[in-house]
Amino acid sequence: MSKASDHAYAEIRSLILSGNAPPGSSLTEVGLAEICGVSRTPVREALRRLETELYVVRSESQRPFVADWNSDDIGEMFTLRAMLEAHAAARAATRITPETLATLRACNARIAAAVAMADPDVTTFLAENRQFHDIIISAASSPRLASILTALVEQPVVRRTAARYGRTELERSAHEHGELIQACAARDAEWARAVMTGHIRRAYHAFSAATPSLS
Amino acid sequence: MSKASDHAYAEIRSLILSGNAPPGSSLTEVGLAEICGVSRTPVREALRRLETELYVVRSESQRPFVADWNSDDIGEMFTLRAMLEAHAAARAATRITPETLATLRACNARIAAAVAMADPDVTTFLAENRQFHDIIISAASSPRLASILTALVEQPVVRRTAARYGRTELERSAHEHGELIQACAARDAEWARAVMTGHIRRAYHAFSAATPSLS
DNA sequence: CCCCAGATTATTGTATACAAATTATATCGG
DNA sequence: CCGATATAATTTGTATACAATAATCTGGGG
Repeated sequence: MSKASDHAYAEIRSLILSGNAPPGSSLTEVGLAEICGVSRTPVREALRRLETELYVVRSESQRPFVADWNSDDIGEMFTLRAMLEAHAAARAATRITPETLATLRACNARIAAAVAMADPDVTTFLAENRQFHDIIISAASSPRLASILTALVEQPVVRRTAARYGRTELERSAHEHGELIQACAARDAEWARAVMTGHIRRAYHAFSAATPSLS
Repeated sequence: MSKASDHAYAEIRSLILSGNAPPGSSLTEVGLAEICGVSRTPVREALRRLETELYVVRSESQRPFVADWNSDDIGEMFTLRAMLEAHAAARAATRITPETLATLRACNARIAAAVAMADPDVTTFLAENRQFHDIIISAASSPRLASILTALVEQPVVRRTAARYGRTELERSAHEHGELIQACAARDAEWARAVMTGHIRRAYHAFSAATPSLS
């Protein structure tokens, strides 16, 4: 998308994720336009996009507010993500090319390296982890599934989850990725589905444990 | 949403679905604005919306075109819909209120009546069928799931499917709805999931059979 | 003190004008 | 005749002005 519109999207998104715009707070187009240094037009586009991704909700009278997610919402998000990303893994297993599989292996090697360090490099882990999952989704070659999942995978949630992972859990994550690669190499869709389901659901419980308010 | 924007959305969508704007054809903002009798601004919003719903795709240079769905896309759409709507049914089964359940029963009674006529009333069937599914989705009380599903359920596809249903199949559809109601009344999530999965997948195969190009 | 009506303000929706980028076309050289 | 390049036309992106609508404030009456 275009420059101003993209910039507004990134800016508003980070306002929300950083907590500067707390859940439930109102977002006015002119205010955001001033903050972003653009006019209302690209701000409006950004708000629509954030709305489809459920970062933003609207009142009856179409006034935008920062969405307020409760624990049910987050649990449901993980459930949907597990279901859909497992489906993506199953499709990927029978469609992935040897080249992409090699890319996947390389990616997971970087993850393993980041984890093996004396002081695990969580930043690299997160970046490579995201890429790993993106490769799987792309290998599933379903634009529809991809578009649903991008709106569903909340990087801040992933970050909060990984931040609570110890070395053991990070290693286990890398190992699960490895098993997923095996499943893909074996062209075993159901194996891939099972591994991915477990991978996401384990992340969910790690997240829940790290977030007291979810009890 | 607002009037002009909604109107543009409906108009463009119907252009696409009717075939007046064939798959792959280019959509220019000014052209659509003239057709809809509104300015470019609401047309742009409508196009973004249609883009997230994958009715419209954009070229590298952001020019919009009517999306071209192949049989894989449609099959994948049914698969996702089966998975997600079955999940909605499972959630609904344990959350539905007695009042909503009564509404559901009434809705299916109207479906059964439309089907039982000498000359089955397909229009009523479609309207009530849609409402039936909407009630289930709403009873699942997951705004996220609901928003994904509305973008996924293609009414024209449903229509084409139902148009090929004979009385027996229409009756079977109503019967499956009845079984879904039973599952909800019994608060049996897995039963509800299974019934809904079968319901959608049967529709898929009816659709495939009715659409030679899908082979 | 509360509540309602009207006026005022704030905010979103739409139209239009202009800027930037892309695509098509025409012209020139080989 | 073909190809490259410059130019013109088309199209999207952004800014701004105005219109419509919703929220808020104010004052009076009960």
